[in-house]
Amino acid sequence: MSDLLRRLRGRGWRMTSQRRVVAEVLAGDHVHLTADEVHLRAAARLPEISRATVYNTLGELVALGEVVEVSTVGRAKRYDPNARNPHQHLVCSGCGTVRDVHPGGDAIGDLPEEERFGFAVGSVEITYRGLCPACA
Amino acid sequence: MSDLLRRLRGRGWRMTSQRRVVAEVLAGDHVHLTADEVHLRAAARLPEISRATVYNTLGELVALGEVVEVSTVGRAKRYDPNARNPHQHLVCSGCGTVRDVHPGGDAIGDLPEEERFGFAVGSVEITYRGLCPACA
DNA sequence: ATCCTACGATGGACTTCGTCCAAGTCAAGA
DNA sequence: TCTTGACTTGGACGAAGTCCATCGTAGGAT
Ligand SMILES: [Mn+2]
Ligand SMILES: [Mn+2]
Ligand SMILES: [Zn+2]
Ligand SMILES: [Zn+2]
Repeated sequence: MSDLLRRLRGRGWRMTSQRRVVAEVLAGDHVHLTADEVHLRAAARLPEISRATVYNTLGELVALGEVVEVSTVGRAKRYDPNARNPHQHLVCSGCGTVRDVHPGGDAIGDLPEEERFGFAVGSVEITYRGLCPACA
Repeated sequence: MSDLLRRLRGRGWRMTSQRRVVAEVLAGDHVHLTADEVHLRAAARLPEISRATVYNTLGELVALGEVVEVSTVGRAKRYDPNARNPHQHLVCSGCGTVRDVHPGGDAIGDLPEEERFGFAVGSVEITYRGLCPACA
């Protein structure tokens, strides 16, 4: 979305074809790509783009809060551009499919004071696991 | 704990010095070691133990449900022997310290039916992030 | 429109984490 | 004690990610 490009320009970003293509690849919600998948799709539009640039750009987008890194068990990190809409993930233990979900409740509030050990708790990441209809 | 060793023997495990040492390293709760940390500590007691054996043994313990893999954002997996006591984790964004926590509430129940997309949801992993007192 | 330069891109070396395999070793049942 | 298949080993291999010297260019200055 050019919304993103506008914000980035406002932040003093030099607008290069590489950064534009990476931003385009990440357009849309419900996108949870690995760095290599981003590189593959970006290279379809801009064949010379390097892996290093994709990693650099993704890291910058994460630092700016425009993209969220989703943690995994052993597999490659996934990059989620749906950062303005707080949400959690439902992952299929079989095929690895990821879906965005919005649980009710107040996860942070559910952590009792005496279980915080003096930490300043700022965020919570929740991963639901199970088998999708296709894998069941 | 030899409790663990007894259960493993009951499961038909051949009891080797390597497996015994890995089990000893994992004794206790509130342990969240990487595979390399397990190898380091195991090698202090049994210098010839190989990395491959540590990985094999950890994988077997996970398959048996005696140890839980804790997901990370990009860093090495952590192995948690506190598998019989369901709990969640509080992680310091600064130094990476991990603490066991027991949030109230019912995280799985908080996921509305219409957000399950037909999945058979079996488990939920919650990671609280923030700065520990030392890092703040 | 052209110039300048600091910021960004590149690709290849390197690191970390983890898997795989052929060969050797040994736990434990006969 | 013997036998054997399960287990261990070290090194090669692979996947994911970082680093860096060098080159290219976006965009402000003239
Ligand atoms: Mn998402
Ligand atoms: Mn734990
Ligand atoms: Zn599935
Ligand atoms: Zn800390």
